[in-house]
Amino acid sequence: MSTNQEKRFELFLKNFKSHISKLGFKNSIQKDYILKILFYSKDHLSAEEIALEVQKEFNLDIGIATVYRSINFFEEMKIVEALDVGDGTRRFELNLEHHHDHLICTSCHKIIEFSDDLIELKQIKIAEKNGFILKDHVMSIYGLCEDCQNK
Amino acid sequence: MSTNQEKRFELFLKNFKSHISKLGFKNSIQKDYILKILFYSKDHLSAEEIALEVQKEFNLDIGIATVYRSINFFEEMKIVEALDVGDGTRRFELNLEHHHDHLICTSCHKIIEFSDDLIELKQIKIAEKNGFILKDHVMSIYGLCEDCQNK
DNA sequence: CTACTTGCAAAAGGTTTGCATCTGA
DNA sequence: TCAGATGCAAACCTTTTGCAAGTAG
Repeated sequence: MSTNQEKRFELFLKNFKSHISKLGFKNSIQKDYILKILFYSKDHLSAEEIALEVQKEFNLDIGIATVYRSINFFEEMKIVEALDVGDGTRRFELNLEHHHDHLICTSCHKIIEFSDDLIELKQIKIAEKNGFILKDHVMSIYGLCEDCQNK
Repeated sequence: MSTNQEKRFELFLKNFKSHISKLGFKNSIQKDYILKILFYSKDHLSAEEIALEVQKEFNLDIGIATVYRSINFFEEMKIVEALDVGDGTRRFELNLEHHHDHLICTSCHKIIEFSDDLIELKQIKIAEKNGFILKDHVMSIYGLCEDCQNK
């Protein structure tokens, strides 16, 4: 048996692969695995961590350049977003559904996701007011999480 | 005669220098100039740009390492904030007064500052709800500015 | 077949660090 | 005087790129 999550991922992967085929790009096992790792990971991974996870989970050695190239490709395809946690690397997440923002602990770099309709709405208004065509937005709240407050 | 802006900066600089003296650090002409450049710059500068501006405005060659060390020091002192514009460098701004956020053009990297009390308030609530001690937050809205829409 | 992809290693940024020298308090 | 600051160059790290070999369609 397969869970709902698994079904959801398989469906997404199938659609995405057919999409990039139509655009004239080629699929590869490396891209599949990277997407799978991103989908199932609870954390926001850096390029190096993605390569490590692919090795661990699928026993495939994947070049770091391939990770970066794939991630950049996914970003252009609008299915992956980069996140600046302030630790010197970019971290990535799959972006299949509705937008959310992040609460980031400056001590342990833990990330809590949240979303707030009011804030979403306000952002659209602000972009409009300034004549911008809204593409994307990032809201990150930095602070000390409960665990780190007690250290 | 000196303008209000100048008076404001001189006062801030005097207070800040006395503050860091009390903490056992030393002042230097380099730090003064970096702060002055940040204060008077309309743009958000990268480390390299700060060094260039100091050379241009004050005719002093300042090592890039000194810029980074000073900026990092200022960040710890909470008077400078870093901003991720997505061009591969960190950009910095003096943070003397009340918090504001940024509307960033993904094409020309122009930055428009804004602030919104409702959003500020919401952020505090979200941090509280998740047990975080709020330290800081970054909200950046990415889009295409009017100029770049017509290119 | 023939593009597109991968992997490797080298290159390219941006940022940090070691060390000798200098300087503010 | 002397701890902290600077400047230079080397080191570091993350990310990108050139190129030869591999592979999907």
